[in-house]
Amino acid sequence: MGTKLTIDDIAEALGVSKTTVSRAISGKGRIGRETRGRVQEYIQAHNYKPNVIAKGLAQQRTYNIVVAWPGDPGIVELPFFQNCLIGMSQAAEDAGYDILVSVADSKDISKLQRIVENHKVDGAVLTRTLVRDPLAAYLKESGLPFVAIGSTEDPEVLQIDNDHYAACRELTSVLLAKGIRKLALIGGEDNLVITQTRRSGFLAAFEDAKIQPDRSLIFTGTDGQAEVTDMVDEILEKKADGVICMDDFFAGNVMEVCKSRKIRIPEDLKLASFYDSSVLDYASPAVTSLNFNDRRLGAAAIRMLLDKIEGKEVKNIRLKTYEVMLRESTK
Amino acid sequence: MGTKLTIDDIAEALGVSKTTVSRAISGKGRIGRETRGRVQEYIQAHNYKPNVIAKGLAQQRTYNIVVAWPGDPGIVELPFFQNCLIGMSQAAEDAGYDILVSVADSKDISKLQRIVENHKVDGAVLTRTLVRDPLAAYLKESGLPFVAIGSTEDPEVLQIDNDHYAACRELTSVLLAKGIRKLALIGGEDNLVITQTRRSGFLAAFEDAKIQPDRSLIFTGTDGQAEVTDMVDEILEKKADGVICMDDFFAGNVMEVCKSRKIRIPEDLKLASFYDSSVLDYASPAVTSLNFNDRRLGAAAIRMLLDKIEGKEVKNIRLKTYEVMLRESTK
DNA sequence: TTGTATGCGTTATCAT
DNA sequence: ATGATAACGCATACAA
Repeated sequence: MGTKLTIDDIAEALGVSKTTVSRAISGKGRIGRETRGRVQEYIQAHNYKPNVIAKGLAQQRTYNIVVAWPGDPGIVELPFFQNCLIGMSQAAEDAGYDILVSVADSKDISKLQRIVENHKVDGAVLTRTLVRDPLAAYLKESGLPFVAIGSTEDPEVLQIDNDHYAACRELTSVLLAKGIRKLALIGGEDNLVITQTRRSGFLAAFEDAKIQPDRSLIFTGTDGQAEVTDMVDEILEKKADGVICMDDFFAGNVMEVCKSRKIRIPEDLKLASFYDSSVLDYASPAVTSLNFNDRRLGAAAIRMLLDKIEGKEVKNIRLKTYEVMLRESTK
Repeated sequence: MGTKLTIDDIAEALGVSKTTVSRAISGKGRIGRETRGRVQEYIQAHNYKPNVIAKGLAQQRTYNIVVAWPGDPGIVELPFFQNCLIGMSQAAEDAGYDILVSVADSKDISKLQRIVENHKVDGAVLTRTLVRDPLAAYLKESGLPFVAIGSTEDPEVLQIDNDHYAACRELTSVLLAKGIRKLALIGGEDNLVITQTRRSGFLAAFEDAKIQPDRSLIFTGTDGQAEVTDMVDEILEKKADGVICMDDFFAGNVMEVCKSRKIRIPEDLKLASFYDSSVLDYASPAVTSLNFNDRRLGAAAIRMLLDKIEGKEVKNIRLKTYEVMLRESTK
């Protein structure tokens, strides 16, 4: 039962030294073919599992990765993080690592700090990055290897992300090509890098199409239903023919407001979202949006981090795996 | 910087033995008031943090808890798990523990097994329990302390859960009191304990009201949109005046079917869900449902587990914190 | 190829 | 009240 089998027990049972057993397991150092076989056989038969804690103590490693999770209500429910976690978990598992989560407000360093200072992890993944990220700054100073999901301005920070710039540019282009020219943009917090990236992609599409965007129709820095109501009213007043939202929550808000204002989608106003989630699964009409592969993103982030930990040279990654999902709301 | 400060360094700097330093920190064993003060002061000034790994090796502990997460697509997106995690994380943090996640299919033991056998955790939390749960069976055999969120039949397994029985009974009672008497029930997988619990609560309400339920209107063991379509047709054919769904996904499905069948909610058919999530946030009409406090549940589960780990006597918990959210769909 | 001795950072067991 | 020393389970430099 309680597999308390240690490397010493095996050594004694086989009449060899613990060093030999250790070598047979790790494969490091020269060791006799036959001896090695005996050890392998024994650990197989007795289901020996090395104590990772002890192993870690000896080589100053934990075989744990911490994932910093945003605890903000609202954001929390986006399936992105959950899907991302599945990918991360799988990738970590494949390498013999485990995932430790730290959920906290993005501006609160303390939780992550405790974990790092207690030597509980070999690296970290940030799942959401602010423009000037406190967590990133702390990790950088601490010297712990880490990667950020979502772009940061700091070139020294390892980054991985979906190519939101290209994706948003494409979605916008598609809408412009459909003849929707007075397009409004409703976005998230200004201090999120992704907000700026999306806006850039949005504007780039206008440039591609040689159309002058109406910058007074770009609303960022918002955060809440009340403001959205005002925005929609302003948008309607300015006779816009379409709205792109930075995420599904905003899209949902817009739909509610339109409903109360008797504005029909897509007849009176087209609607699209930069992120596809289940939040709008049952919304009517179905909303045109961008679809990313979050699991893949999570897995890639972990592999990248592990490479970094092993001292390999790693470069930033920008995943191209996205697709524009055209639905009823822009017909 | 690289806080490589060890207990030895402190001992040397203060001219005492490491034993003394260890005592001053842990508070265990007798130690002079003055000596203790000096040590405390020193570790404060130099920001000393004990190496939890080494500490763990010495006392056969990891200060880690593993949370088994269901990896099934679909379930994944329910905000329950994410909210639950926030509560768990907080409770663990308060006790100096960290949360390690293992995401896998509920029937796949291997992931969890690796973590347990490698001695990486002191305990486990199961976030979803099957009727005959393989994970629970494995953990039980392994001897590792664990608690299950969601009831199990096995009385030897520590359990904590919202009182779904009472909650579903109440929701059903409310609807019956509103005069909705031909109530249908559409439910989840038969091998989930919660499915059975909810059905029991549903039936209990009928008994309370001394009304005979039409058992042919109870549909469990379903899993998918196609079947739901058939069910709704059958329900309509039998002239039911209301439907209760076991979760928001089913409720969403029902709404879609009704829409295509030109059935109006709530005029032609009332609708309610046993679980309130953001999945239906933008659904119209708003759906009447039960609202639980998931964070609180997560936190309580962790505290319960830690008590168990520390050898305290712990008993099963059934949280009463729920409320019936009456909305438009049952007006 | 194999074994010995030592270290990793902490707690626990004895003495003193 | 304090200190020397031995665990904890594994890795590794150095010897043999």
